Amino acid sequence: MEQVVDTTTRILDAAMELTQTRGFHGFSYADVAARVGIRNASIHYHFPTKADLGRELVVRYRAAFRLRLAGIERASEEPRRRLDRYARIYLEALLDGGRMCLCGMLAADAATLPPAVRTEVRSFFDENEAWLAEVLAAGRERGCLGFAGEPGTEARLLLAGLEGAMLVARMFGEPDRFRVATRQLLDGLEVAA
Amino acid sequence: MEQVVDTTTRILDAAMELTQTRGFHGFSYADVAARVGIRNASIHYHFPTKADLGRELVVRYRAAFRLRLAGIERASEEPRRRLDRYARIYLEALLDGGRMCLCGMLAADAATLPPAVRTEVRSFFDENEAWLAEVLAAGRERGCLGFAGEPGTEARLLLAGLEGAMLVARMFGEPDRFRVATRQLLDGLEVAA
DNA sequence: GTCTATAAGATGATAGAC
DNA sequence: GTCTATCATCTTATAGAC
Repeated sequence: MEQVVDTTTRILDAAMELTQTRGFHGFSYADVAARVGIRNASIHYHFPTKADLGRELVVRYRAAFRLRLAGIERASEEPRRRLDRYARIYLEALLDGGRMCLCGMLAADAATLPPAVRTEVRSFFDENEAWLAEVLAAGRERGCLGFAGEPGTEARLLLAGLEGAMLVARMFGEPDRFRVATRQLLDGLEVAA
Repeated sequence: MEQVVDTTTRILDAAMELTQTRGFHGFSYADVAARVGIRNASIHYHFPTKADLGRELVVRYRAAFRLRLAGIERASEEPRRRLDRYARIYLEALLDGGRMCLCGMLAADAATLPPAVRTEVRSFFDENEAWLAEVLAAGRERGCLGFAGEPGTEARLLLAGLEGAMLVARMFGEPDRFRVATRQLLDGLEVAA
C-alpha cells in the first residue's frame, strides 16, 4: 500500500491550511512537520526556504483556481449562476475549518512577504479580476446583469467585497455573514425588472 | 522641555503602526523599543504582556473611532456625505504609510489572537456596523439613499467592502484602487433619479 | 528522502540594580 | 521608569549520517 499522495503535496496541503488560518508568519516548519509526520529538517529538502514554500503555495492555488473557473464555465452559461458558483469557492474555504482565501490572507501579510510570493499573489488578483470582468461584461451584454461603470472596476469591487466579507465572517466565526453578504452583493447586480 | 507625549502613548503609536502594516505577529517588542528609543524590557513595565498591548491598542482605536464618528455627525447631516467622510477615515490610513485598518488586520490574525484582543476587535465591528446601519436607515427614510434589505445587512456589506478594498489596494500599493471602490460602493447607494 | 545534531538569531518575558 | 543581564523557547536553516 503506497502513499496516495507524495510528501511534497502533503507538505503543501498542511502549509496551505496553516497559511489560510494563521497567516504566512503564523506557522513554522515545525507545525508543518508535525502534521505531515516527518521531521522539521526534512521539509527543507522539498522547499529549501519558506519563501520557496510560499511561492509554490500560491502557484498551486492559482492553478487550482483556473481549473475551478474552467469548471464553472462548463457547468453554466448564465453569468449570474457563474458568479454564484464563484462565490461558493470562497464559502467552501470558510466552511472548511474557517479558512481565509489564501491570497486574501497573504494580502494582509503583504508588507512582510518574500518578493516572489508577493508577485504571485498579485497575479492571483489580476487573473480573478479579469475573469470576473468577462462574466460581468457578458451579463450586461445579455441584459441579465446591470452595473454602472466598467466591468473591470465592478469586478474589483466584487472580489474585494468577497475578501472583506470572508475576513469579517471569520472574525466572528459566522460563515453565514459571508453567505448573506454574497447574496446581497450578487442580487445587487441583477437587472431590475 | 518636557516630552510632549508620554512613553505609554508613544509605545502604543509605534505598536499600532506596526500592527497595521505587519500584523500582530509581524513585529516584536524589539521593533517597538527601537522606534520609541527605549529598551526592549522597558515596554513590559507599560504592557506586561503582548496581549495587554494588543488589547489597549484596540481599546484606544475604538475610542478614537467614536470621536471621529461624532465629528462626522457634527460636520454633516447628509447621510451620503457622512458615508463619504466615513470612508475617508480608511483612505487616510492607506495613505499614511499603507496602513490597513487596525481591526481589519487583526481580523486576519483572528485564529492566533489573544482572546481579550479578539473580543475588542469584534466590538469594533459591531459598533461600526451599528453606526453605519443608522446612517443608512436615515438615508433611506429621507429618500436620498436606496438599498434592498435591512440597513444592518447593508451596513455589514459596506464595512466588509471597505476592509476588502483596503486589503487588495494595499497588496498592489495602489490607494487609488480603494478610492475607486469606495466611490462605486457609495454611488451604488444613491437613489436613481 | 529522511534522519540527528546543531547552529545563529529572534521571541516574549522576568529579576534585580539604578 | 528605565536599565542590564538572563532565560527558555522558538525560528529558519545547514551539515552530514543513514
